Amino acid sequence: MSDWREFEQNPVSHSAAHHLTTIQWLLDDQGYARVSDVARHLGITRGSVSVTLKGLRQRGLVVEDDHKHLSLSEEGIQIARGIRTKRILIQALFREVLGVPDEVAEQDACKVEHLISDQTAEAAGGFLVGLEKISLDSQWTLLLESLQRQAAATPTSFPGNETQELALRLEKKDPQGEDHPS
Amino acid sequence: MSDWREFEQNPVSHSAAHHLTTIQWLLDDQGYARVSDVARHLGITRGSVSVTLKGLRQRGLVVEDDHKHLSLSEEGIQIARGIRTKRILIQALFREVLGVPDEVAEQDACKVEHLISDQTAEAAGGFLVGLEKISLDSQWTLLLESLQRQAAATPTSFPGNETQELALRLEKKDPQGEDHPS
DNA sequence: TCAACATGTTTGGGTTGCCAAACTTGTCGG
DNA sequence: CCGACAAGTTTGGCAACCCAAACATGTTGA
Repeated sequence: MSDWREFEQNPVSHSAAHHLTTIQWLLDDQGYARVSDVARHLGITRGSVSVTLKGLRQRGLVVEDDHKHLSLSEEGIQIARGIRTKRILIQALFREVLGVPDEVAEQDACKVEHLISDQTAEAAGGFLVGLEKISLDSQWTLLLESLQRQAAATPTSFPGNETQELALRLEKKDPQGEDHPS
Repeated sequence: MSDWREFEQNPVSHSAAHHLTTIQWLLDDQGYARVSDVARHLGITRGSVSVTLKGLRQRGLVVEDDHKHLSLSEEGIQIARGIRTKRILIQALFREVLGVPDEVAEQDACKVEHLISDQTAEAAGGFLVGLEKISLDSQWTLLLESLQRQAAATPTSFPGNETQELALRLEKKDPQGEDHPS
């Protein structure tokens, strides 16, 4: 199996990801971002933010002007935008395709946004773009809705029977040739 | 919105999740599991595994017999199975629906398996079950393949143009407009 | 001018989780 | 019986992160 700790060697940690996206969001929202704003927004203390941002400043992702106002470097912007885009796409995938309630989709997307590979995120984007294009055709919409109903039929516990059986089938080593369009 | 650190308050950490699923896998594979086996499988030292498993034993998730052979308690089995099932479902979702290459799908699934909510995992299962049922309908299969082609059309970088534009549209479509990204 | 308050930083503590290295056990061939 | 080796544990270090609390600064109203 691939290194399960790839997790840790991420370019930016879960914590750092949220610091960056928060700064970006604050800039968009109120035009400036200070340590206190970030702390309030993340629900952690100013001290923690101060320390974390010192690191991100040293790594060249965050910039501070002479008035203690924070902003992102070019690289910081890239990273923040990437993470933000991933969150939006994953959330939309869970919501639009799987039919998961928006709050749940958002929570899950938020937890995994910085872990998903570019490739998978891009695929999600492509899929959603394609879905958008054909969603004018009500026939496909009906099919998708049918699938979503199936997906949303919540059993009392996870994993439900059908889901567990499916997982078992999937687990068995290459049972039947599945379609790999790539 | 929900605490972004929900991450941390997971019933089982990323590390613990892998210890549990590794023990389960070793039991299935070779009939027994010892500290050394787990360490080898995870690529970490025996010392680390020893310490971690002491905690999991105290939490009642792992049991050790009189011959230093490890197994899972009822609760441990539940947790391990849940995580394993989630990994399989997420991997299948990425591979079968989004058309992501299997290795990438596996890596991503591995990184997020313990973070995804039961509800989303169940929805993924339901969706895949439904997909299996109607995949005999060649029309739908063609459509799915079309969507996968769209999804797999990898641009040189993430996010690609169309993907970025979609993300922007999705972001603005937010009905509340006051969505805090924290 | 200055007390009060908000903001930012520093410091000492705590947790998780990894490693290296020393130490303890248990088993096995000679 | 014993040396050797594998397996397991313990211990001290390190790196992220978090908090609380003390401290430093800066702005502001009376």
